[in-house]
Amino acid sequence: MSKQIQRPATPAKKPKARSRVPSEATLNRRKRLMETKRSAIMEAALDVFSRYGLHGTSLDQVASQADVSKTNLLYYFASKEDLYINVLRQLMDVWLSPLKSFSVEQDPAEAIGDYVRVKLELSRDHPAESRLFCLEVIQGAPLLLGELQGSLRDIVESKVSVINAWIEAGKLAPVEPHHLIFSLWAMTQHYADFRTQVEAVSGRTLEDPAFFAETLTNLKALVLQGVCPRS
Amino acid sequence: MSKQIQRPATPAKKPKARSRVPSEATLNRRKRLMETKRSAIMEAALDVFSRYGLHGTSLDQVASQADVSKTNLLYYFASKEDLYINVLRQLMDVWLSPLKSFSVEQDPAEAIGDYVRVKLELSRDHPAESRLFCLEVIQGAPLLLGELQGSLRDIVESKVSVINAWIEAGKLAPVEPHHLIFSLWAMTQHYADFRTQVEAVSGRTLEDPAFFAETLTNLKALVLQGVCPRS
DNA sequence: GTCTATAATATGATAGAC
DNA sequence: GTCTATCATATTATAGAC
Repeated sequence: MSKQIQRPATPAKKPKARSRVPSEATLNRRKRLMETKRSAIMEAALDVFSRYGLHGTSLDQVASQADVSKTNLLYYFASKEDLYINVLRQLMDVWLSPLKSFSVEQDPAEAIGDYVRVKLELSRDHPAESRLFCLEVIQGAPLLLGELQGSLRDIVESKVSVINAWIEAGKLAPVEPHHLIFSLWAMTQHYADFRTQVEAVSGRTLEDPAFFAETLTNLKALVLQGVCPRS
Repeated sequence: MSKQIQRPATPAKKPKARSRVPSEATLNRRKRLMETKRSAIMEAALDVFSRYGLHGTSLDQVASQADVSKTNLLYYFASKEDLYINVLRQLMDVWLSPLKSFSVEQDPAEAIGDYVRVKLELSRDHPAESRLFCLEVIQGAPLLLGELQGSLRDIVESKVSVINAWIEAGKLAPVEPHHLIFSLWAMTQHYADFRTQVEAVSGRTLEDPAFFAETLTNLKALVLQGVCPRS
């Protein structure tokens, strides 16, 4: 019954050792390849999730866009939700950082102008992140609510103080800081989330450098000067 | 084989007539009831679709929220997509109207201020419409693209002319009208679509009359005056 | 017009060979 | 690690009684 007896009694020492005990270099290479694949899957997932949402997206869609099989995808991520959560978590890093930069020492007009530029660049270069964040918040942010009420709120409050300090110093018109921040977010993210509408109406997108420049100039002018002519 | 011969030869004239031939009043009542039910289903559908999207929503969800059975729902609407399309179509009527109002004769500051107010009222009173429109556009507006490129674009172009006329008359600072319109949309719709975030960060919503008033004042000030102090 | 099955399908997830 | 079945389930939609 057993076929072990057929095997030569002398154990092969040298030739087989390589395949049984991979070198450290091989292990590292494998690890790198796995990381690359994980990233590819997450990138594809971000793109599809950001259009159709968690439920509107099938694993087959993500898998085919990432050029892996569905089963293989499920080797890298325990479940669809697990994949979604990983994508969201990575997204938040990109999302929370730009606001951190502005501080009391800066010139308010310059700080706000820079912020508009950075956020508009995000809309141009990371539209999927913008859309996915939007989708998640529209649903009531089931997975991000904690972070919105925690980290985000904290950052916003600290910037509210900065803006209030500017106002008290007479460097800024008395606008309630929360609304200013909401408006900056809204105006800039609009060009990513409503890209289809912007393109349908104006025929242009942020990928067109001239349109990007024009948009940036106009948003800055709007926020800083408003539409009423200065005397 | 035929049972007709079993029937009494004398046809019942008066007593049975009522149940066989419903009066016109009865028919109207039925029609009204059906219309009411259709509306209830569409209202429920709008609410659920606007959170979870077409694919994220199940007919069971809609049916239970509308207090009808799923089978009954499918008596009123041929399919889930049919229901979705009906909801979208009705939505667009609400959505396209406010922009139509402003014209060259008006004072620009007043016209723009009024528009902000009306749009903010929409965000407060019809948040589901705002969310569903957002979801649809994020996906690339598969069902609305025609309308965006057609009716919407036409209306926008006519308003672009109005704004340009104001600028030429020196009544408005030289802002590119498309960007002004996009910004007005973005700033006002933000309070509906990102309500969760607004509430998480500020602890308030448009349903609070004080917050609504504060928001309106600040958005108007922002668009009309900007944040740089006037000398 | 409303109900109770039930068909038909899509899709998330697992088992087990290699 | 990656593949080929395959299971399990959710959900759209229909058939047919009442």
